[in-house]
Amino acid sequence: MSVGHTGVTGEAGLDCSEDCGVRDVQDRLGDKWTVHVVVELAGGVRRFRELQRLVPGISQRMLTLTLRRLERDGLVTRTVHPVVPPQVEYELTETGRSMTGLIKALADWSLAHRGVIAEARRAYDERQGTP
Amino acid sequence: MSVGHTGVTGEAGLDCSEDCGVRDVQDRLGDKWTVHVVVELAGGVRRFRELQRLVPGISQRMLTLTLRRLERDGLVTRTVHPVVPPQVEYELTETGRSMTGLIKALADWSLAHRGVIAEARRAYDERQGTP
DNA sequence: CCGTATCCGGAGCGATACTG
DNA sequence: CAGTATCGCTCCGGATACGG
Repeated sequence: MSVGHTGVTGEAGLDCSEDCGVRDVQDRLGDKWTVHVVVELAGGVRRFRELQRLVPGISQRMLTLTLRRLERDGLVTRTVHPVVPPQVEYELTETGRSMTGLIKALADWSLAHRGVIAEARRAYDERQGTP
Repeated sequence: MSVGHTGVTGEAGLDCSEDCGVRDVQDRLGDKWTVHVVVELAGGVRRFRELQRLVPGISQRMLTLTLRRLERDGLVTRTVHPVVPPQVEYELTETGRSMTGLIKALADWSLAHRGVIAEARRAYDERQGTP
């Protein structure tokens, strides 16, 4: 592993039967904060503190981890300006911007079907729910 | 919770600031087996054992959990034929079939960018890797 | 301001054994 | 065949404290 417990690298044990690469994207899309952060970055260049305000509930630790993983995958650039107090800017790369299209598709589908899903879920829980 | 440790219900503590519903879809897309199972079900009606053969590496337990969650969200129907030996058939619902479009988008984007991502990752790891 | 180090609870998942 | 019940490990993510 890299350093301490700030595991950015990941090192999953894949078997890669033709879905290799898909897994990585699923991991980004599936985790708790990435989508929110990318959506905010889609609005333009953002600083660390700014992002923390824009994404309600995220801790410093998780914002750092989320940004590092995005940076590692080449979806975000991190620019450090050597001033005091420190100033760091984050921006989507070309690849990162293209991912917002995917996120849009995800959001659109979710909104379009959330009613059906919620209802199905309610019905299921009623059937199974402690009779 | 529902029964034993076969947690299907979930009961997450959300705050639901306009992304309500997206989270649910992220959870399905993000977990380890759902996408594989849905892809197989896209080919038509499948039985339990059949799915387990088609999705290499999945355990009985995880296949059950994955199917139950899909069923709960109204993405899959479960049909039990009262015969011996037992015969249970799974099939995508209309909503489930529409989700294959989303999965396709996910797969397409992943394949289109996996090269760039892999390279970015390699470069990042080389820079940061235990100097 | 922008992080990193540490501790810790809980979810996700795998392995295994047992039923109708 | 098609599940359910248990156990145990691993990793994610939250809380907190400290550093450049």
